[in-house]
Amino acid sequence: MQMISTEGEMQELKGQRITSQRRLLLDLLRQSEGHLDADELYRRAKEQEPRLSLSTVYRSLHLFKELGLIEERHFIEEHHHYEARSETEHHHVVCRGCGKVIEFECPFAAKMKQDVSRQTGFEIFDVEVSMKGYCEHCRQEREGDRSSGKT
Amino acid sequence: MQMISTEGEMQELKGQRITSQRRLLLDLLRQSEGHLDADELYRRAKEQEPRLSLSTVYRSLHLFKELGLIEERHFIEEHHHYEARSETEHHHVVCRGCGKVIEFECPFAAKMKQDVSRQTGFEIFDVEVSMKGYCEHCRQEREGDRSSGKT
DNA sequence: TTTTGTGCAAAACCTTTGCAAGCTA
DNA sequence: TAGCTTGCAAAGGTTTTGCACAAAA
Repeated sequence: MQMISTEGEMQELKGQRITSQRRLLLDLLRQSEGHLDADELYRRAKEQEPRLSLSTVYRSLHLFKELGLIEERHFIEEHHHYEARSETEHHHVVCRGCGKVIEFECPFAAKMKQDVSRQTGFEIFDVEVSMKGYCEHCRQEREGDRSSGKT
Repeated sequence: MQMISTEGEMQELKGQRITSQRRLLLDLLRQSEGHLDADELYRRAKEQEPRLSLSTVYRSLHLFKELGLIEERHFIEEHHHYEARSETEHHHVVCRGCGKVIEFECPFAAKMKQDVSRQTGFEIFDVEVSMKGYCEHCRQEREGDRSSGKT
């Protein structure tokens, strides 16, 4: 096991302090090829830094997400979301600003399904495309903020 | 506001009992066009059936999911999952049997992004395609089960 | 030295479960 | 009626917070 974050890479924490805990956590996230949950990350990190606390893991995850270093693999923020299943496949764009969700049709779905099935040997029964962005309204608001000097 | 579930539609609860609570919850889920979380569903249902309990909501959601009437909008079951963001977009197939995740490239991503952006007016910064299915291994196992009489 | 980050313990959430009572078939 | 469902209250998990101490700049 090796440290892989160089100082250069940690530049990304710009402004924030680089601590041994943060470096460790980010390394583990990067080595893991994804799909760690907070607790699993905590357990792995503890092997190397036994005094580490769970709160630090959560706080670091929030920070990394804020900085765009990691992504939360979720449809919408927090909690589970449910919806009635409809016959036609439907896909979503979620606005990062206001949470608004718009559905769209995806003409490529069938083709993608076929391709992936062929490539991976999976028998696929569900395809879902989700996108994130800013809706027209929030986009304007952000542009307004930018030109008036806010972040 | 109207009841929309006819007895016919409730056939889908086959075997299970049709109670006023279940009917109400399913109606709300269907009317809502999705994206309700348990708590929001609970609040809406309570307006019409004030004695309803949260546990019933959770129990019903499990049941509906079991029966395939709704879908949980989540990448993988339970909890949040995080992964280091890499430069190249990557998409996933998840095996419903064993949880295995395989990533794949999606040549359509850019095109879809463009299309949706045009259709919705969103400024899109992330596209994600996720599929569900059974991997080769689990598929064989399931076929074995089927021919030997299991469900 | 100043400011930000950490660990710990407690609080706040969200989800599940046990049990007696109520309702469906 | 018999058995499945419900509501309530309590338990189980996960995530967040307050505070005093430690570490980074």
